[in-house]
Amino acid sequence: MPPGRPRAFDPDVALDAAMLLFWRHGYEGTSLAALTAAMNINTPSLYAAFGTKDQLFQKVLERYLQNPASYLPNALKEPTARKAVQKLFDGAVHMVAHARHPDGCLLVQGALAAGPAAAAVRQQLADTRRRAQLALQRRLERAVTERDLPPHAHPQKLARFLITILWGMSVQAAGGASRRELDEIAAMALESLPN
Amino acid sequence: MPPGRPRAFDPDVALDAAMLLFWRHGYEGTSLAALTAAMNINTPSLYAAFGTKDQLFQKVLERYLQNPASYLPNALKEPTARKAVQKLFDGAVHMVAHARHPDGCLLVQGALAAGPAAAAVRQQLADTRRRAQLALQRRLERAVTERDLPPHAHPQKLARFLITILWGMSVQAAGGASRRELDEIAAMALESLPN
DNA sequence: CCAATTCTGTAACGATCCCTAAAATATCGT
DNA sequence: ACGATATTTTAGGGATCGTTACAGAATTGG
Repeated sequence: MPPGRPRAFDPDVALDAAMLLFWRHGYEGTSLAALTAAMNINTPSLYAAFGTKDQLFQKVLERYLQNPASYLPNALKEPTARKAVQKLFDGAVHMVAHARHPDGCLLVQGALAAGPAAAAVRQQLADTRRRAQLALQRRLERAVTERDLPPHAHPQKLARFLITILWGMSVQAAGGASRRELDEIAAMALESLPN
Repeated sequence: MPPGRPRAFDPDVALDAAMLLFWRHGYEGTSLAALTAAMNINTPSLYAAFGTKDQLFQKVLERYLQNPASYLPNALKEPTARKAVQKLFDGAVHMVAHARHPDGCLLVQGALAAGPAAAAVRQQLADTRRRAQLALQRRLERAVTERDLPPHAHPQKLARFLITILWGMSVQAAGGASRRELDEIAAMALESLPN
């Protein structure tokens, strides 16, 4: 154990509490007072451990991608494009339906539109969304070269379309869509895959 | 002309300026200081003419639905379901592509996730989104009774799916999607209509 | 010209925003 | 036990938040 007074909190537990707040109320809608209350730490402890609000959000985002949003890279490992997309949407619905999770996706709810103070966070989320789309595109391109998808399939347009539906489902979830409704949307999205 | 000192500004012009700000930066991301600066009026004038920030947003929302978002009810007046949906997505893309308009749809960008202070606005936008979806659903139901859509078509699921794509396009626009990309998404959405 | 009315401009209110300085506390190695 | 180190607690700073009081300015009808 390093010298000095030991931490009275688990950084990962505190980070999870912060993630839930940012996820539910967005970056701008989450105050530091609300964060410290949910994380059960005082403001200086937060700053010592995680830095400013921006930097805390960055750490939350990294954790989000690794922990609840890992369904995306995992789904792309499926052997066929159809199974990959199926698992992708199943994973998304499963994540949102998780009782303890807020509605929607942090990449969308975090900061879709924001004021000047949150412009950096907003841009970072947009970049992350684009990376997700690109990952799906690469997987579909691979499927074409593997004769898994027909040669006339258009991976870029297809990935863009499917990811658009995914973000749209996040908006629907924010509006209170039920799991059954999200499942039916996902099923219809699957039908846009060429045979 | 009523007695008293006349207004030095046009309420509709001021409302348009407020709409652009709310649209671009969201409800929480738009401060009253930014509003008064863009509207070229002082704070007491704003409160006298439009009430509190919530009430101003409500008036902006009404104006948004009448002025740039009227493409939705207009599209539903088309004689066939296919033409209606086509005009719906064309109108959406056209609105977003308008140079002076922010990216996306105010119903999505306005307050998708928000803090406690903006909970009412958030709920109001969710309700408005749901009404839009219901309007499309009613139009598709009419198309089924008119033998315009096949009897096995499912208006509720179909409307939900198409509107999900529409909200997803708003997220894509917020991420910097080009008009061409949005057009291609719209074209793929049209293919989900049954023959 | 005057009273009544309504808007405008200046100023400021309390609350909350994000962030930090300083002192007290708890562990380390010696 | 003691200095060194790192965290906690308490307290508050400067800025901005949404909102409003108040006095001056511009119009009305008489």
